[in-house]
Formats: sequence, C-alpha cells, structure tokens
Amino acid sequence: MPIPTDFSIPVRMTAKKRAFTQIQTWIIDGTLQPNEKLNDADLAQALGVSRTPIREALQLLNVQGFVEMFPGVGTQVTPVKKEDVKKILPPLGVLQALASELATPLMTQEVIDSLRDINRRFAEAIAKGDSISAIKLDEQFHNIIVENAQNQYITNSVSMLQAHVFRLFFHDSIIVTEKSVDEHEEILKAFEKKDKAGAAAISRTNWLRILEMFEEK
Amino acid sequence: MPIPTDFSIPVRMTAKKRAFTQIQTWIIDGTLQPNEKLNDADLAQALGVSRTPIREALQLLNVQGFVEMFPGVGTQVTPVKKEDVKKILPPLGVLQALASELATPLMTQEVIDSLRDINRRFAEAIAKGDSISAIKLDEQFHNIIVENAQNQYITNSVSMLQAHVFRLFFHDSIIVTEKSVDEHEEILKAFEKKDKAGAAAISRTNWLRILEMFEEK
DNA sequence: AAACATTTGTCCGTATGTATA
DNA sequence: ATATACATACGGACAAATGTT
Repeated sequence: MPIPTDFSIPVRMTAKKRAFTQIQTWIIDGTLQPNEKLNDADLAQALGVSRTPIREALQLLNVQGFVEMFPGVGTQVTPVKKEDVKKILPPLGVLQALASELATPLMTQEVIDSLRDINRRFAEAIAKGDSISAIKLDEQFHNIIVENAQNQYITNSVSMLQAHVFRLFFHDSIIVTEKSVDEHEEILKAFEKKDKAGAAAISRTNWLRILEMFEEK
Repeated sequence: MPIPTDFSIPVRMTAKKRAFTQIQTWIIDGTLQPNEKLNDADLAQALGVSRTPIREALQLLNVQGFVEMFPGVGTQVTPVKKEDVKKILPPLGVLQALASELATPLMTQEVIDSLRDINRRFAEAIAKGDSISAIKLDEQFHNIIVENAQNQYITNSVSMLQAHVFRLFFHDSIIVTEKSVDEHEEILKAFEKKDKAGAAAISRTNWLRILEMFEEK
C-alpha cells in the first residue's frame, strides 16, 4: 500500500486531528481506494506519529462509515457502491428540506445576498465545466442554509451524510447541472417571501433530482 | 447435525466497548449528571481498565454528542436543556417519516403483526403508568420500521438522535400518551394499504405531537 | 512572572486474538 | 492439529499543554 507523502500539515492541531483529517481526505478523493487495507503502523510512519492517534482517528472514521473495522483481523476503507447514492440522498434531502424550512424565518437579506453570490459562482463553475468547484460551491450553498437553521442535531447529521455524497461524486464523476442554479434561485426567492413550505419543497426536489439523473444513466 | 454458525455473534467484548456502553448508560440514566467532569483516570480505575479504552470510548461518545471534549483542558458530560427536545424531534420526525415511506412496500404481514403486538404492550404500559416501559416499547416500535426501510444511513442517523431523545425523556419525565397508540395503529393500517404518503405523514405527526405537548406545559 | 500541579496527548512495549501454512 | 506470522487491544510511562498559586 503506497502511502503518499505530499500532504500539507496544518499547524496547531493535535496528531489525532491531523491524522483524521488527512485520512478522511485520502478516502474521499480516492487516494485510498475502497477496500484498501489500512495498517495503522504504516499510516503512523507515513504521518510521522505513533499508532495511538492513528487508531483513534480510524475509530472516528469508522463511526462515520468511512472505514470498516474487523476486530483482530484488520481495518479497511469502506467499499462504496455507486448505488449508495440512492440510499444517501433521500435522508439528506429530507434533512436539507427541514433545514430550509427552519431557516426561512431566520434568513436576513445579507445572508440571502451572499447565497446568491455563491450561486452565481456556482453557475460559472458549471459553465466552465469545472465540476469539482461546482460541487464544492453547491455544498457551501447548502451548508449556509443548514447553519442558519441553527440546529446542531441537523448540522451533525447532514455533515456526515454530505461527506459520503462528496466521496461518491468524486468517485463516480456525478455532475451537477444548470438546473440546480435555477432551483437555488427559487429557494432564495422562497426565503425572501418567507415561504417555509416552498423553500422546503424545492430543497428536497433539488436533491432528489440528482437521484433521478443518476437512475437514467 | 450441522452446527449453526450464528451463535458466536457475541462479538469479543472489548474493554472499549464495555466502557462505552457503561458510560453511555450512566449519562442517559443521569448517574453522570450534565456538565459533570469526566476524568479518564478515575473512570479507568472505576471500570478496572487502563486509560486507553476509556479515552477511546469517550471519543466515540463525543461524536455522538454525549460528551464534550476540550483539548488539553478536560472532558464533560454534554449539558442538556429541556428545550433541546425541540431541536431533536423535528429531524427525527422527518427521518422516521422517510423510513415509514421507504418501508411501506417492504412490509410483510408478519412484521405488521409483530408491530401490532408491540403496540398492544405499549398501550398496556401506558395504562399501568409504566412510563419507562412505554418509552422503550415506543422506541422498539419505531426501530422496527426503520430497520425495514433497509437504509443504513437512515438507521445510523436515527439511532443517534433517538439516544438523545431517550436521555431527555429520562431526565424530564416526558410522558407518551394514549394518543400515540391510535397513531401507531393508523401507521399500521397505512402499511397494510401500501399507502406510502399516509404512513409518512402520520409518522411525522406522531413525533411532532410530542413536541406540541411539551410546549403546552 | 515563574514554577507547580493536574490533566490531557502521545509513544511504545506486550499480551491476546485471528488467520494461514 | 499445531505452529507460525501478523494485526489488534491494552497497559503504563513520558511529554506537552493548561490553569493556578
């Protein structure tokens, strides 16, 4: 298992946190392939730390579903099937819809304006065919809505699911289309009209449409 | 006679798992009070193990939101405010509704019958004023539905949220009422009619009603 | 301001369990 | 079946960071 050495080390972090972030990044971007065996001693050497923080990081990644641990046998990157997107998007959709609903009365014009700006850059990224940037901007757009719902339980659940979606997008080159741009704008208009139900409905549609696109392929 | 292979399921009871289960139980039932400081050395001695499995257990509990960790400073039981129930029930409600929707076409009459039996015992517990049993049966009822939705991402999110609900119910003696019994029966009838939308709607109502009850107090 | 006390974070050695020859 | 190799689980000691006197 060749472990890359070209990673940047953010300062002021514990070894555990560094290991967690780095390994998660490697799993999401495919550096560590699905089903790849994870040897804590090797990872420890690659990251220049001992096995303890690696073990702890792997356990957290296990809880989040990125690695599978078989006690006494081994640890490996969770295999990801393309079809998993069909299982992730429905719960993510209903949670995002709920977030939009709860965020509606709390939305200020400033936040809406900044969302509109992100959506503009999102449209540009799509026009340029820059899928990676587009996905990141899409994620950012929805994250801001979730934050404004001011509900930590929703934030936690969503962030976990979104990390998996991100990984799937990366692996299977799922593309977000121009249609999302219009839907985002519709969500913003619903916010401006304080239309809770509308914001929720469009949010859910926005996520489930990706699912439809996927099933057409 | 062939020897069954599903008897060795009792996964090796590791010290970490024991510590995790015990500490979580203590937090949920109030033995460990909100904001109480958790010293890993003390816990290690109390459970007769070293600090390592305690530390690992605390980190898992942290991910689930039961303890807060301040790096280099200390670890404490997450404070719970009664009002948190208002934040937990909405996401739990939409996820349970989604689970009901997805489970509808997969429901067999056998499962529905067993749910009806649980609901009967649920009604008995309420009639006897046995709130603890009632809550547990209510949880069991909904868990079976979630399992039958066959979506691991939903199962994970729900189980995390439900653990917190359980803790709140314990602390604040929130009571489930007879009305839930009828709603459960309505959900079962929707299953039998293969009415996805109906099952989802009633499921969500069932959870949000608890919220209304709470706000009336 | 500086040294102390306490607690957390990390390292590494060892024991235990698992799979394979 | 036994032995061997290997990976994990745990324990105990040291180092670093924080709050306090």
